[in-house]
Amino acid sequence: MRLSKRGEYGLRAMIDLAILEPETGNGVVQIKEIAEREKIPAKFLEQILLTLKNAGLLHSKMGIGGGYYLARPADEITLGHIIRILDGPLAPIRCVSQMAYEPCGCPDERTCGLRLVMLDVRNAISDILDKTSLMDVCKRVEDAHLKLEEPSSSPQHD
Amino acid sequence: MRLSKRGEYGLRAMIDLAILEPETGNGVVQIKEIAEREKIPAKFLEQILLTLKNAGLLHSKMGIGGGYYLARPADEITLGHIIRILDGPLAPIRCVSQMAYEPCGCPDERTCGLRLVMLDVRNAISDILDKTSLMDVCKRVEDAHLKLEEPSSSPQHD
DNA sequence: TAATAGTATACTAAATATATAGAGTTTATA
DNA sequence: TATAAACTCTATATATTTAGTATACTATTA
Repeated sequence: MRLSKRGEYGLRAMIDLAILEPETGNGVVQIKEIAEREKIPAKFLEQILLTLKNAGLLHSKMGIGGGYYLARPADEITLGHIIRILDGPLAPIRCVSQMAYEPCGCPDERTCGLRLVMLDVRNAISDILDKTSLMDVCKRVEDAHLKLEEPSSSPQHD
Repeated sequence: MRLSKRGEYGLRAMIDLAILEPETGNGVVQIKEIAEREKIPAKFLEQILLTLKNAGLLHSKMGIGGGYYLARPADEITLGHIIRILDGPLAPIRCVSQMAYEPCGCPDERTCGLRLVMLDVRNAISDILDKTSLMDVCKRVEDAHLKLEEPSSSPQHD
């Protein structure tokens, strides 16, 4: 049930881009910057961002002052979409995948116990990842920062 | 986010054992039988069942008339437990794993956006798999069979 | 004591994951 | 217009995991 490094790095980079977007003006950020900030091997990240670009989630600008930027508003890019591009289907087992269905060879799918449960799992995962956008993540990060600065919520004795 | 063949085969075999249990009297079933019924390579299944036995979920009987049987009542064995034994942690990323935590290297876990979302995913998966027992699966399979036999629920015009 | 059935390891081929390398292309700007 | 910055593209390399095979061994029972 694991996310690959490829998927993890891609998500981190996209979140990084989304968070920086309001600060940079045009939203353009270099691979090298992202790689350093997120501790990702730069050459590996190149491939990942290129894949994401070819899938239409990123645009890029070549040459001096160039870099990558989100192809769409942050609230229109979901984590589920990013993961599907980099790691394939969310479903734990192909016979419950919406985007990449394959029969699993059980005698009758309608009464296959494993399938019934895994369908629930797939839906639970999709309910989160397909409904969480980069914008949502930005908000949660911001909220988490605010919560840290406001010590009233976790009272300390002097 | 995928379940390995090892995990899938193990789950299918355990479900098979749980379903057969009431019919066989002592619940003892041979590897070969399970392998044929579930279309699993027998030698591979041997390894898997042995692992499950060493983890304490199965008992076995050697010699003629031998085989494997559940070490505990079917309602005390969860799918989450089986998967953890065969495939490792349920969590998509180590830094949100309960059983196999590892830091991911982000500057601050408390404000890491990826971690916040993946924690939700881990919990959603665990909420299903750690709360679904082999007995629950048996019931769902039975219900599904009943539903198929009762055509009233899906009316057909003659 | 022979057949049955699980035990235990070792091995291997293929796929996948995780990168690394290097030559090429585009762009800004000095 | 030359140069350096930055992305593009493809190939290659390495390590790990997956999925399975092989083989010799041990225990049980008819």
